[in-house]
Order: sequence, then C-alpha cells, then structure tokens
Amino acid sequence: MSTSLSTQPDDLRSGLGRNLTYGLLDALGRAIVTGRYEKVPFPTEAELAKQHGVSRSVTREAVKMLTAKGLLSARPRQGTVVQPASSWNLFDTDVLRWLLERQFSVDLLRQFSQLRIAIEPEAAALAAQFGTGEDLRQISAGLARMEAAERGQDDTLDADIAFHVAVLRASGNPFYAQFRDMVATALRTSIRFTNRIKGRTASVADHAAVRDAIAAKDPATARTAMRTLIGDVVELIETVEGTETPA
Amino acid sequence: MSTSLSTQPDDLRSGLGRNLTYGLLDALGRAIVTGRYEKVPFPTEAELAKQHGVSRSVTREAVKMLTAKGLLSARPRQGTVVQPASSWNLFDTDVLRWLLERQFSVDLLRQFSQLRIAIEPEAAALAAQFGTGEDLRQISAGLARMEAAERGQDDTLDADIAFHVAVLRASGNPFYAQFRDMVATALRTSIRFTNRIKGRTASVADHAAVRDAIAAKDPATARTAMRTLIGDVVELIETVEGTETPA
DNA sequence: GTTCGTTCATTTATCGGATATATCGGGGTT
DNA sequence: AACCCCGATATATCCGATAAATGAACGAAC
Repeated sequence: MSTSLSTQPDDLRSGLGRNLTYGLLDALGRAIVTGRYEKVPFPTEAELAKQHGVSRSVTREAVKMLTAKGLLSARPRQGTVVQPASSWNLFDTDVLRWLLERQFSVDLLRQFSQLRIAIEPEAAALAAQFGTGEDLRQISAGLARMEAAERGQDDTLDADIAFHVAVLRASGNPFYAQFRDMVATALRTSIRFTNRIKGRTASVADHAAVRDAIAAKDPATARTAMRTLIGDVVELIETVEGTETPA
Repeated sequence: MSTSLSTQPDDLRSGLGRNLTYGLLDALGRAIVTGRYEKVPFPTEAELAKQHGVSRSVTREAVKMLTAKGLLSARPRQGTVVQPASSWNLFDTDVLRWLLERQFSVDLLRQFSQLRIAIEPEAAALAAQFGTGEDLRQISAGLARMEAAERGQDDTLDADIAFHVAVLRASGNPFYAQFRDMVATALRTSIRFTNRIKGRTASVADHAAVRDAIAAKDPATARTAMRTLIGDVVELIETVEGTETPA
C-alpha cells in the first residue's frame, strides 16, 4: 500500500496526484479515513516529511488541504490531529471517494442512497417546473444512452450517470447540481456491489417514466417516479449488506 | 475593505483568521465569490504575496486551501485561475458563508431553502423511525429553548438552530447531520432579511408538531410537519426577494 | 507556405534552513 | 496553595535557490 508507515518513502508521484502534494494528499486522506491514526498519534510535520521523502513545503500544503476538507486540525505545540468523522466534509468528492473505496463501505453507500431519496425526487420535481428545453434534451439524451447500452452500444454505468446528472442540473438550483460529482462517484462505487446481484438493466422503463413526467411538466409524478427509482437502489443495497465486501 | 487591491498591505492578522494564512484565505475567498477576478486575471503567487504583505509560503498555503474548496486551480506557466462557480464546493461552510454574506444573496438563500425542503422533512422522517431517546431529548430541549425565547429568556435564533440541528442529528445518517453547520450559517444570515418583515416567532406551534410526530414515531406526519415549517421560510424569503438587500 | 521541432520565458513546484510565535507543563516564588 | 516565569516543542512565517511544466515564439525542413 502506498501509505506505508515503514521507513521506505512512497512513490507519491506515480500515484493519483499530478504532483507530490496531490500524491501526499491522496495517501494521507486514505490513511485517515481507514483509521490508521486512531491508535497512534498523527505525525508531526517533520516526521511526515521524512516518512514520505518530501519537503516540508509539500507536507504543509497537503496538510492544509486536508484541514480545508475537515479531516485535520493543526495548532502549535499541540501538533496536527485527526478531526472526528462528524466534521469531515462528506460532500467533498475526494473525501467521499476515500470513504467509499475503503473496505466495509456498504453501510456508507446505503446512507448516501438514503440521502439521494431526499435529493433526486425533489430535483426531478423542480426540473418538471423550471427545466428548459435544453435541460429536457440532456435528460432525453441520457435516457437514449441507457437504451443504447441495453443493446450493447454504450456503457450502462456512464449512461445511468448521465441521466441522473442531467436531472440534477435541470433543477436550476446550484445546490442540487452540486450533487453531480457525488452521485457519479457513488454510482461508480455501487456498481461493484450491485452488479454481482442482479441483471441491473431492468430500470430503463422506470427512468423513462421520470423523463416523461418532466417533459409533461408534472412535478408530483416526476417526484414519485424518481423516488421509486432510488428506492429500488436502496432495496438492492440492503440486499447486499452484510453479504459481500468490495474487491 | 480588507481585500483591497491597492498597494497598502492588508492587516490579515486582525481579521477572521487565527493567523496570516487563514486571514488571507478569508480575504481571497470573499474577493473571489464577489467576482473581483471576473474581469482581471487572478494574480500570480508572487503578486499576491506582495499585495498582501505576506510570504510566498502563506500565499501558497491559502491558495492550496482555496483549491481544495474548488475555487481555484493552479498550473505551471498558466498561473492560478478562478474556477467556474459550478465547481465551487457549496457545502463547505466557508464557501457558503462567503456567498451568503455578499450582496445580492437573497436569491442564493432562497435556493438553499429549496434544498432544505428536500433534506429536513426526510431527516424528520428518519428521526421518527430511528431516533433514540437521547435524540428526542435533544429535539425537545431545542423546542424548550424556543418557548423560553418567546418569553425573552433565550435567544430566538440560537434556539431555532438548536432545534433544526437536533433533528438532523437524530436522523442517524451522517450525510444529513452534515447539513448542521450549513443550516446554522443560513439561518444566521436569513435572520437579517426575515427579521425585518415579520414577528417571526409565530412558528413555535409548528415546531412542536414536528417534535410530537417524531416522539410518536410517525414518519409521514413528521415529514409533512417539517415540510410545512420550511415551506413557510421559503414563502417568507420570496416575499423579501427583490425588496431589500442585506445590511 | 505549412509543418514540425527547438529554444526560451514564465509560473508553479519543490527544497531546506532560519526565525517567530503559540502553548503546555514544570518549577520556583510568595 | 496560588501564581508567575521559563523552557521545550510544535506549528507559523520568512526567505532564497533550484526544478519542472508549459505555452509561445522562432526557425528549419519539406
């Protein structure tokens, strides 16, 4: 693993980051959310730099970014400490990705889907009220991709994401649109669980119902149709829960 | 204003930040969301340091934090550029505070309240299903504070915040609980608008209805009761919209 | 004249050493 | 016992130098 506590410096450059700072950010973020520093204290800035073979500048900037995401807090003399999970910014795509990619994340995925039950039906209702013609075109395009994917001419996951993102954007509300990257991340992760259980492509008709209700400018129907869609996802996840762990 | 582009370095230390880095973070965050760099390019790291009278270390760490919050992006040769507003992390309390405290924020407040319509009723429903006895005690305590505030024995705003935060936490879902700080920030900002319009303390009975439904473990009633509550807020804001600007 | 590669200038990225500042805890004074 | 001062330790800040990335200008080859 790239976040080893051994004396061997990690190769942070070849990792996910564009540069050393982002590599260290990713390594430390993963280490924190997987609980590596629950028993042992978080290292000092000098120790971190030595352990990972980088300068203090790189170390300080990575720590500052993790502080901005709510994972760390630094004070003179006291040192740098991991914040309680309740203050982590779960709506930061990095944090969410680190959390979902760790082991035992089915529970978190279920909780995020519980949030989608609140968000996406209301976004669909708003889209039905205020969505523009271009918004509707985007939603229809996502649906078309799902149909194409059923015929093996497109990627099922990408098409599914495109549809849900289009609905969120069509709400015309930036706070709803913000869930775009999070839903995409969650869907990409969830596919690792749900794909093993079910054919998973049965819901194109349900998606079409959402699109039709938005096209008909019928908020109530759009809301219930989307709620049905997400409800199926939650049901599916709760079937998996306790049964499997990610690859 | 503390973010002047003049040649006079700002006194970042006396500002909101604990230190120079946080002072610069706050100053630059406000400047970005108020559109100061829409016409002029964002300064280079060397220019920033000179303008604000701080070292490049402080400058780079503040920029890195703003990058982590989605407001900036930095690349060699290209320089540091402000990201489009669609990629700002609106669920970061700093970003939300900067946005709400700027001028012309009534529209944003309305959009955030539109999100609360999705979140809080569902959180109330979850609280009715899964809330513990301690959760219910916290909700009742918040309600008691609102009643005390009506008699002038507590702060109305703090009591209102305590109630809504208690419901979010009682959902047992960390994603819902995450809205804690955002709702608090939004309420503190909204009071500047709504207080001038209405007595604003008329809703204690409505809040009690939410508590009672949660206590009775009746999710459907809790959901509709909370929806009524937030719906009133949206209605109030839409009354203000176009009428006033913040102090 | 167009295309491709080379050079060059600019900006961020990285390094490391020095000093300042905040803060906790111990020890001494009253 | 209460209070103040001092030292140890960690982050905070400043600084100067070098590396790396990248876009633009330049020029050579076809």
